[in-house]
Amino acid sequence: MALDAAAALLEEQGPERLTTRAVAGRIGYTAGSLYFLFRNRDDLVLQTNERTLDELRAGIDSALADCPTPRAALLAMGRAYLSFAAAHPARWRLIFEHGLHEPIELPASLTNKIDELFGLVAGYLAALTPERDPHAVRRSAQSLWGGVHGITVLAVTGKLEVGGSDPAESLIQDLIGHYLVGLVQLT
Amino acid sequence: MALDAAAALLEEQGPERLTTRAVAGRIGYTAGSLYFLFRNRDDLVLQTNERTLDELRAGIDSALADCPTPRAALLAMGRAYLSFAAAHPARWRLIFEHGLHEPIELPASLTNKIDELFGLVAGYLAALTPERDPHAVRRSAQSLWGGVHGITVLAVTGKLEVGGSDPAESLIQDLIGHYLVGLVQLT
DNA sequence: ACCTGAACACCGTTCAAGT
DNA sequence: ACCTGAACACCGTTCAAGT
Repeated sequence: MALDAAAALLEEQGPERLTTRAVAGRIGYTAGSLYFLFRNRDDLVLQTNERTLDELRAGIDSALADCPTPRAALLAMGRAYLSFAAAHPARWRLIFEHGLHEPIELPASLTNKIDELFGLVAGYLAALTPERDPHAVRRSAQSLWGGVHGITVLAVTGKLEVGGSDPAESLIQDLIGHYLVGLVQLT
Repeated sequence: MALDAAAALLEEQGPERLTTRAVAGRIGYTAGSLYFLFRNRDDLVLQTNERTLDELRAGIDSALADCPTPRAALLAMGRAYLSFAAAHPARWRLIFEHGLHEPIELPASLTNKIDELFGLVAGYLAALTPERDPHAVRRSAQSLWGGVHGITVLAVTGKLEVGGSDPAESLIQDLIGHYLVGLVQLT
């Protein structure tokens, strides 16, 4: 399958080598015939990203098994998020770095997967503060997980090691920990 | 100046059009002669990013003027960070999306500027919890600002509007607010 | 129905040759 | 000393032509 070749190229050579010609070559086809499988390179990237999100989701789900408390689940989810990104940096970054200029309309299948991740977070937050209104919980899920995402971005792009810092994992635990304390304190 | 041309191209056409040929053309030179000014395209990007960081820093500094409390300063800093990113998305993203595969050694002048931003945050955090040890304060600065960064990333890349969310600004205020409550609560 | 291969308009980078 | 312009090895994308 072409998407396997794309994933392999990404991990081996990085995103700038994810070319239609290279993908075609790896599966024994010529460049032009890739346009029977994908509308264009953007479409190839988008479909690759959907696959990556599926794998990320699977990693998170398995980390979530047997978490005794919502707090433990959120911390485990943070760990799983970071460790997936660290294990597959090129594929993970491609999800967020695609479509730099043109505001490409993302396909619903992809935005749904992102939405489900926020929904997971919201579920655990709701369990922690049962009487909060769902809109506020959703807002918390977005700010907290946006935060986890940011630490992961800086870690994966090497912007954190500046001046010898703690490992990203402990930063994520710190962020989640303090946020949750603040959250229950204020409700 | 070539860097002005690069910034203009970024804002007008986006990062994939930031080519050595386009920059050279815009300042009336031929492609080859750009290699007297920059070692290669990476160097052009790096120098562009340094400029962008200077502007970001200036925006933050001016937002920081006349903030009565450390808490107000951190909230103002979050607003300034987001509003710079929203105003100059292509230039801002280029800082964090450059160097996808090869772990290019970032020049010290650039990492210093990033470090100074974290230092600013650490300063306000230290003012809030004066007896904490500096290492813990630094860790907090990294996790909190990593968090602010993440919400900004998701907002600028359109990954937040999924399902009609609050504006990114209120998410950042929410994150900083809850984090600070948790922080003073635990110290 | 599916694939090739040539073509077109682009890239980054180098380097002899000009002034 | 500074710049050009051609060259090389690449891109994405299209499309006639083949099987």
